[in-house]
Amino acid sequence: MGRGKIAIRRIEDSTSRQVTFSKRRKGLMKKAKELAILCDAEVGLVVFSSTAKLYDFASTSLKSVIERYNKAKEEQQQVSNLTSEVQFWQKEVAILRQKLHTLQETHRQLMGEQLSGLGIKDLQSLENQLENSLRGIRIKKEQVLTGEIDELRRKGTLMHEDNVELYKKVDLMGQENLELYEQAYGRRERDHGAETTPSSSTLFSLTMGENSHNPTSLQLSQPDQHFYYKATTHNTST
Amino acid sequence: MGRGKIAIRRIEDSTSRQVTFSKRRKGLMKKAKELAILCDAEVGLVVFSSTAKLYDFASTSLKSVIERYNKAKEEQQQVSNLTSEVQFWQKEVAILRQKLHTLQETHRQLMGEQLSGLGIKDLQSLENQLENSLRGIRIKKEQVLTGEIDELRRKGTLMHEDNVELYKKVDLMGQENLELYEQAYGRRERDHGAETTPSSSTLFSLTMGENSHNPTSLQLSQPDQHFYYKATTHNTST
DNA sequence: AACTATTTATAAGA
DNA sequence: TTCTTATAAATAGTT
Repeated sequence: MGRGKIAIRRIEDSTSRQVTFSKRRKGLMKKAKELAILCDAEVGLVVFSSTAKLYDFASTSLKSVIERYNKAKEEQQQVSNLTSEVQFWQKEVAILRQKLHTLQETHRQLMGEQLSGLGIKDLQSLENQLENSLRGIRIKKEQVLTGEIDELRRKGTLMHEDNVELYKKVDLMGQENLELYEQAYGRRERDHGAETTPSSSTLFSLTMGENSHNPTSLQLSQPDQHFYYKATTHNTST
Repeated sequence: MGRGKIAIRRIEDSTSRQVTFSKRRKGLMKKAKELAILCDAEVGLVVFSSTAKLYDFASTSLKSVIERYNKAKEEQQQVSNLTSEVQFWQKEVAILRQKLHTLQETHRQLMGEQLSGLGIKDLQSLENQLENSLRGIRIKKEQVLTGEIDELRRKGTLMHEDNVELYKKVDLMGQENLELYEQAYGRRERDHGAETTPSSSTLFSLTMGENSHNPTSLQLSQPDQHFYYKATTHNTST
């Protein structure tokens, strides 16, 4: 706006630049002031000349404008932080929902449902998968049973040893009682002391059966061996 | 600049105000940017709308502009502080110079110089002043002399007492010596011991003279009284 | 700094 | 908000 049009780029001529700076700076300040008044706005303007001289304008005070600016920027930062946090959790939720959906579909197919839309290849793959699973499950089952049987055998051995000990004690006490009895009543009534023989203890006999057709399972039955043990509850369910 | 001219005062119509705000804000930002580019200046612009919305522009960054502004303001403050300090000391110097000048003039007049330009009244006043001064000085002089004489008198009395004591001691010793002498050599040589009488001590006799014509001074001379004291230097000049 | 031809900004209207 | 356009205002180049 003037005698000629000028391109908006640094004015090379130093004098011309200084003159233009002075004119335009004045105009800018005027317009800033007008904006503040006309539109009831708070305006702050700071200009450093190329010679580092400071010019400023503020509708209120620059201190106030700068403080307000900083406060507003802080709030903007907070909002932006919260916004990006919200975005983060939204993404997280989307990912989890996708995973859940996929998993639910797979699960239904493994349960033999929702098989429509699957090709022969998919069905073959599913079948193989299920067979593999079954195999794995059976192996695991054998392992668990073997473990339980071993545990039972261990306990049985311990109880058998216990019972043998008890027998010995009972016999010994019988002997002692007999001697006391004989001292007290004479030799005639000796047979009465035999009532403390095994028959008076509550004993069970257990024979392990053959119920495994798994080639990896041990041969469990040992028909020539008997276990005696006290009556206790043994929970075999797992 | 538009279809009609508007007065620079708050636009009452809210819609119109918002439209104008939008247009002028845009224009202001544009001009700020142009100033920065054309004139190689650093420009910062902050605008809060009446609805507290923030708009800003900076040729570099507002952070940088604000920091530079604060730094520049600090320096301005320092300069202003130093300027007012300089002004303070300049005033102080001016006051002192004035006082010095006045005092020098008065001093010269008291010395009887530079009397041209003084009227009869001034001269009379000067004369009275000098006479008063003279009177004051004489009074002070008398006081000083009186003080010195009192001091001398006090010392003299003390020395006199000392001397009396010494006499007594000397007499006593003389007596003792005489007795010892008599014991040693017999009564014949008694007169020889009299050599330890006052005449062998170095004594001075002082008579205070009458040299004061001042009616306030005490009568110092006491012709019937003599002081004996040891020879010491006494400086009577003041 | 003042002038003025010209460009630019914008007020009002659509 | 945006576009248009008549007009006010700003200003580039000149004196």
